[in-house]
Amino acid sequence: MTNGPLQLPGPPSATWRTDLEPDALPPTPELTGGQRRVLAAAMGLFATKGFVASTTRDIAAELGMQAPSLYNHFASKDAILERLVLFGWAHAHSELLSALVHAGSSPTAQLEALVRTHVLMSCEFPRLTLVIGTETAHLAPEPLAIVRNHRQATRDLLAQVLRRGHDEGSFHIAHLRTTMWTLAAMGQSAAVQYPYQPEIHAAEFAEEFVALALRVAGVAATLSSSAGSDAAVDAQAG
Amino acid sequence: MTNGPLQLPGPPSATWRTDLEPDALPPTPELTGGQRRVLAAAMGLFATKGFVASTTRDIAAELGMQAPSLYNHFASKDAILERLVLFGWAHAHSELLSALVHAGSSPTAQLEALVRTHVLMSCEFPRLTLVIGTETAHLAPEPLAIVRNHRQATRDLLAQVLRRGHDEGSFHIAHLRTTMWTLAAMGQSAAVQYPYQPEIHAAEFAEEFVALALRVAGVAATLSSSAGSDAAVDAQAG
DNA sequence: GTCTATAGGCCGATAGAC
DNA sequence: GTCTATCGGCCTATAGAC
Repeated sequence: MTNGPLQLPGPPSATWRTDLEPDALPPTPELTGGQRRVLAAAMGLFATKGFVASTTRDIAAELGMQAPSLYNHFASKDAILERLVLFGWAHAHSELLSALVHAGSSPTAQLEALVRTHVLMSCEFPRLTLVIGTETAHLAPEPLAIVRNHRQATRDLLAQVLRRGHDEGSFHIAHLRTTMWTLAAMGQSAAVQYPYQPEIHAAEFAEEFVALALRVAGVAATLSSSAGSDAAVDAQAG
Repeated sequence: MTNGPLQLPGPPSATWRTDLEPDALPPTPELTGGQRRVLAAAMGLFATKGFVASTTRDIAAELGMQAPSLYNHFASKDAILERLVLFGWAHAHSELLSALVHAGSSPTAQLEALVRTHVLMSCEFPRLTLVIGTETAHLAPEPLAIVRNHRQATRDLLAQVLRRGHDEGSFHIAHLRTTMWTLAAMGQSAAVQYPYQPEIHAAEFAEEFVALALRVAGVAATLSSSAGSDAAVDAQAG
């Protein structure tokens, strides 16, 4: 009843994986090219230094511009953050909703789809995920209210799936609160860690988290199925 | 095979629980009273507005002082953050180490002790947990290196426990990386959420996370044991 | 150990030429 | 749409009285 070997984790690598564009941004049809470039540069800075510590001169320098030129594209530094966060949330919300719609009616398939999509988004746009997760507090009251609605709506998606799976008997959830927080935290972890894990594909990553999510939700088949895959058990961590 | 009812989550409450001191700080024998008060005030501001957005005037105002008076207690604003973060990490590291030592030799008991202690710390000192988790990037290179050592040492504690439990056969871990991140993220979630959950005790909270941690680690008995407690299944979430 | 006064610098944003 | 020049304001930190 013993398992295979399990390597010890080391610290995360210090550099970005070579196949990942740091300033990648989802498609933004309604923006001008200049606005897009400003948003991408701001996203990178906001994610690494934070909104307050990133100056307009920093953002402009990233684009080979002078700071006042930014004001041809956005009315203020606050407006840049606002556009970025609102766009990011709208994108995330619509992706999750779409994943849910295409997942069929089984709560297990729906939970898998939500977690998989969340992790894949976090891997593809890690800096956007970080910004919308950590810089929201610096928004003005009006955009903040919109973000709160998105957040609540996203929570409701997950809660409905968990509730249905629990009522149906395919999930075994003792406490909805902690279960939801744990599932949500997985996506944030992916955004923080994925860029510094050079040797893994986003899709593999997503499946690892999906498997853990099923355990968290108390899906009965979970334990035996992953205990059987002891050959793939070696892993590095950071 | 269906389960009991599960309430839908609402948004978190906007105010702090009445039994929790927002500026609580673990015992600090080596600090003067003035330094302690400055650190407590700074901790609250750093946790809510962030280090960069918190001015020396803000900190002083919290204590009924003028900003220059702070410099009688600390050499600079940076020094305040440094002391706070280094102290917080030293405390967390020693608490986790102590919990591990007192947990006996069973990997399951050790994992339970680590998660329980982590969550309890996050509930008792949520703002300190937040600051050491989110403001570390603003440290100077020298203290940053110390924090990285603490972080690595703490990761190693968890990794050793998971590795032993896996080798022994009591855990079933497919991928160490994602397993560790998920476990670590639970403590952060507790720090963010606990202050706004007025109707639950930290100890209950900790046991909920401990149960989820056992599922994440693939402890065999987990599923059936929590599936049996369907009477306590209703929960609100935020 | 707290205050007032202030230095010196960087910030967001505007004006206006090209 | 980008630039240079610049304003007014707030920031960290120091000087020095009490």
